[in-house]
Amino acid sequence: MLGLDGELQDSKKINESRTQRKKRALILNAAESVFARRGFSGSRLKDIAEEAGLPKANILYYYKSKEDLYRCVCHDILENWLGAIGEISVSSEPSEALRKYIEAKMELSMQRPNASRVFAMEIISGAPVISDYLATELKSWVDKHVLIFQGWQNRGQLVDVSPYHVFFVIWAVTQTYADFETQIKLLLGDQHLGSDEYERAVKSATQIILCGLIPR
Amino acid sequence: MLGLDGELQDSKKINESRTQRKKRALILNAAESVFARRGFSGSRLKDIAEEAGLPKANILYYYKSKEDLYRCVCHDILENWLGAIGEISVSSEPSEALRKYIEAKMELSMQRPNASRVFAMEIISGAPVISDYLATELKSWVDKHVLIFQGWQNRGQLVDVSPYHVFFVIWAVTQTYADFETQIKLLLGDQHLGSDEYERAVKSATQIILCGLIPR
DNA sequence: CTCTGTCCTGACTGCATATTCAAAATCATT
DNA sequence: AATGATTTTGAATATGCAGTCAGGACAGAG
Repeated sequence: MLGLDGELQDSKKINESRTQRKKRALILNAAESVFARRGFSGSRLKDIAEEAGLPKANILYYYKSKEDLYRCVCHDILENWLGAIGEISVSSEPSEALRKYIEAKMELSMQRPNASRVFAMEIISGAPVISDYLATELKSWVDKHVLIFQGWQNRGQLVDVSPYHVFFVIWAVTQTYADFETQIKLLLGDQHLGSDEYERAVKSATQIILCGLIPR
Repeated sequence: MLGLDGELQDSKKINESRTQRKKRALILNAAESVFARRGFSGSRLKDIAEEAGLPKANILYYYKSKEDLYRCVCHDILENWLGAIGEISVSSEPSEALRKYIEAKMELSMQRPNASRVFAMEIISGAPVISDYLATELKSWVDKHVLIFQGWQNRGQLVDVSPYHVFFVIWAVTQTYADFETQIKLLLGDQHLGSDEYERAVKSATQIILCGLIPR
């Protein structure tokens, strides 16, 4: 098998590759949902195997160890997040830019809650796997946007608070709906956060944060 | 030994009881910090023992199982939280009452971050141990305060958002500084969230949330 | 000192877990 | 069909873990 995954025209190889990718994705998904509940060291390969509907040994054929699988799950999550969140530009209108950003993050939290939970567990555990990513890629992304925020603040378009904390607040609120879904459901008495309650969550969160950020 | 822990005047018994309590507290503390990193199923009794500086078997002398220990940790945390947070009354001025509440929660997060993390992990894991507490005690506390919030809203003293979400937002923000400390430190480039940065966090968070809640 | 109850702990048990392995099954190509 | 590569999987292995136990240390009472 070629190491390069370039332009193989061979349909059979492509098929193989496709089913392979499908199976890897299936396993990745199952792993995400188990890791989301138990964290890395609390998760059992057996549970992941059951979730995926495969024998345990088959999983270790596609991923060479539990740790390898976990790293792939994290990598997948981070890639997806960085890709899905649009940029914020200096020239944009702050209230609109922030509203879009908050709504996008809420959307992500709701659509892939398990990703958010794996991330949360990883951070609470001291980020043994993703601390590099946080300190390099994420940090430079944040630093860049902090400058934008300061630009807005100089023009009086954004309340005068530490820009870093603007991110911390936005992240905290948007992730809480994924991470603490259990608590929220119990308190709302609702079984499933229906789409109406979801709308209300987005509206409330956006309104509270935005009003707190945009001066009048 | 008497089962009742009433008014034993016997000094020796009292002493015994004191050292016993100290040791139980020592273990509870060690357990909290380990559970905070790994969650229940990810934690090892051996690690808790090392953290406490005791042999493993000694821990099982004071707590009859890992699960028992975990339950005690959770119980201790919930008791402490409910006790520490002052009530909010209808008659109070909303902005002052909310400011006090937010500051109290921030204080708790900063002073016992491990408690916050154990709680977070427990919820993310689906609250197997504390769901009863959430559905009864916490729910009734929240429902009571939702009424207060609605009273304020009727008088135009509070922005018109779903009162439940007011809590979700406040909790999310105040807990993020404990739970995601690792991420925050990495992004601020700071090694320790010094007391100056702590002040800034409290100020920023309070300002953003309060401005978002109190109409002008 | 002796007796009695509490406290402590190293060694042990039995089960769970990640990972390996080798044999079987499946697939692709000739 | 035959060959060779890839994929699958039950069984085996070796380590790790929670929990037990039996005996020793210690302290207070007589």
